[in-house]
Amino acid sequence: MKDVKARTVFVPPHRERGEVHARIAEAGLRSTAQRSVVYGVLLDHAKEHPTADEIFMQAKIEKPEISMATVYNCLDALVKHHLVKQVHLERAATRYCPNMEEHAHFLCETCGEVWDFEGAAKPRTSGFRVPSGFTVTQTEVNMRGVCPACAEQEVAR
Amino acid sequence: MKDVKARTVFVPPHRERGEVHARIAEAGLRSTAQRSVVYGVLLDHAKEHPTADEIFMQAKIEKPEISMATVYNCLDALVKHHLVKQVHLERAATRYCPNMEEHAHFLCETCGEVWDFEGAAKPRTSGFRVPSGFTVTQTEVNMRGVCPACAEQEVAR
DNA sequence: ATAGTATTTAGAATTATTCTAATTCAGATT
DNA sequence: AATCTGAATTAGAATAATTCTAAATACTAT
Repeated sequence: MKDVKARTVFVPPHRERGEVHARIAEAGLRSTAQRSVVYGVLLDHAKEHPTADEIFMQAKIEKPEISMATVYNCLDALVKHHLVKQVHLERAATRYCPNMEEHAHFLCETCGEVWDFEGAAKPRTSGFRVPSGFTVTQTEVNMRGVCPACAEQEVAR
Repeated sequence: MKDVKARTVFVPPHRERGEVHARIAEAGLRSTAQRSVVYGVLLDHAKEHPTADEIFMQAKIEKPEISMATVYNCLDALVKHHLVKQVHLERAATRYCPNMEEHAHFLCETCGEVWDFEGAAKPRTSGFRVPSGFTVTQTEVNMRGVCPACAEQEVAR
């Protein structure tokens, strides 16, 4: 897999911060400047499924004093209050996803980029035998393969 | 989640090493003593989905000179030759799974133990919209919830 | 047996994350 | 508005899992 860091380019943020603040408060969280910045950055870059480090770099543009520890603290708080999900497709930095609709994740094994595929597995446990006594509260579907851009480069070669 | 390390108890290995050796060779890998021990330990403890460290501790009983780096090297080789899969349900040590049949993983959020649920998602992408141009080579299903043992303890309280 | 390559090894290095202790802040209460 | 109190933030140290490095060893084919 190519080095992904160099490719990831963030576009400038544009979301209204008032809206972000409101969402945080609605989730039952004390709304601090740092939490708003972190959640705002994540909402603006949802497609990129950024890592804590990528969020930190972007957050510093809006709030230069913010620290890495705070980014982790904020993300933890957002996860606990169901505004954000962690994504673990490989042993690599945790990625964060503010899309709380049911969806699958797709990892391109060539470029390492992660995509959201809309939809829902219904019934959630379809095709799998859940032994009696187990309670399933969440089902996550992860796919791997090649994205269109990488498939095209492969053909060109 | 409770501390899982203290709970994990390995039972003594029993698998025939000749069989293990053969499987490694069939996969197109040079069969070394270390690879046999690592793969043997993993097959004997498949249910526990052990981490590299847990495999290392067990492997040392059979082969005291083995090093951690070798355990990682062996596991990498086994993964590359499709004898073993990595499991990443959380940001924590990678777990290894020698069950190459299609199956789902279940993580008990109370005790942290991982279980295999047999079955297959058919068709693999069922319920999800795979945009055109994407090639899906692998689909992985992870569930979370409470295992029977933890559910019982919960009721008792 | 020997050469040439792959594997193993110990330990250092790296990376992502968590911890610690001191400071600052937000929201409630005077 | 000033004060209080627990929660949040901060810098930097500590930790955990993994990867890297360079030297030693083991296999395999000649």
